Amino acid sequence: MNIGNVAQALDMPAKTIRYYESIGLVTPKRSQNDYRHYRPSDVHKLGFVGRARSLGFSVEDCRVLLALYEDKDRASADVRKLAGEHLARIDAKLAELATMRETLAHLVECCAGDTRPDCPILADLAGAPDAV
Amino acid sequence: MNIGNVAQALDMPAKTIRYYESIGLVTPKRSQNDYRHYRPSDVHKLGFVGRARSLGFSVEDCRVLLALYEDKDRASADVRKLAGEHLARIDAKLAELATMRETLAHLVECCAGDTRPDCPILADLAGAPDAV
DNA sequence: CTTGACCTTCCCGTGACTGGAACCCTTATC
DNA sequence: GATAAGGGTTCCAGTCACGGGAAGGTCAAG
Repeated sequence: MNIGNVAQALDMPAKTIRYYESIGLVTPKRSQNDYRHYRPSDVHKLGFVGRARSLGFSVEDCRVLLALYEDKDRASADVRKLAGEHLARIDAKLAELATMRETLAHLVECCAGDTRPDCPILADLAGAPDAV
Repeated sequence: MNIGNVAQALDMPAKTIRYYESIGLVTPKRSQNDYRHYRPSDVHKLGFVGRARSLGFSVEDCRVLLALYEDKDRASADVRKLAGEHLARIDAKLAELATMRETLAHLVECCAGDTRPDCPILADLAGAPDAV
C-alpha cells in the first residue's frame, strides 16, 4: 500500500504517517520509485499507534507500547504500569480542568453580558477578592 | 520594581515575563542600566494575565481581555462571549478526557498486571474488538 | 577588589504535528 | 508527443507558551 491508501484506510493524515517514520516509529520499505510501501504489519502498527494516541498516550509512550506489543515475553505488569501512570496524568488534568470550569462557569453566570461595562469576569481577573 | 521582584511577587518565572514583553503584551520602561522597570500598573497587568492563564485562556485571549479591561466603554457582553467560548472549549476537552479516562480505566482494571504476557490493554490497542 | 547575585540578549529545544514550496512519477487524454 | 491531473518525494518554517543555557554587563556587600 502507498501512503495515501494507508492514510485513507486509517483516517490518519499522510503527514502524520511520514512524521512517525521520521522519528523511527513505523518504517516502511521503499518501492523502486522511492515511494513508501506499507505492508499489512506496518498498517497494523500505525493503527495501534493511532488508537494509543486517541487514548492520549504520548508518541514516546506509543513507542514503548509498540515494543511491548512486539515482545511476546513481556510482563503485563509493565503495560499496566505505563497505562496506570497515564491514567493518573489524565485524572490530574481532569481535576485541573474541572476547577477551571467551575470558576469560569460561575463568573460567566454572574456577568450580565449586556452593553454595560461592569463585568465580574474582568473584576476577578483584575484581582478583586469579592467572591460572589 | 525589577523583573526578579515582580517574578517573586507574582510567582511567575522571569522568563515568562520577558516573553510577554517580547510579544507586546506587557511592556515595561527601562532604567538607565537597561534593566526592565515595572510600575505598579505593569505588575497589575501581569497579575491579570497570570490569573487569566490559570483559567486556561490562551495568551491571545489574554491580550483581548487586557484590552477590554483597559477600555472603560467596553460592553460586558464582549467579555462574556469570550469567556463563554472558552468555557465551551473546556467542556469539550473535559468530555474528551472523560471518555479517554473511562476506556483506559476499564482496560487497566482488566489487566492482570503480573508476569504473564497476556494483556487486554495491548489487545485493545492492537484492534481486538472484544469489548469486555 | 572580588564575589555573588542580579540583569541583559541571543539562540536552540520542546510535542506532535501542519502548511507550503519545489520537484518527480504515473496514467489518461487530446 | 504534449500536457494535465493526481499521486508521490524532500526540506523548511511555523505552531504554542515558554524553558535551558551561554556569554556578558551591573550592582551591593564584605
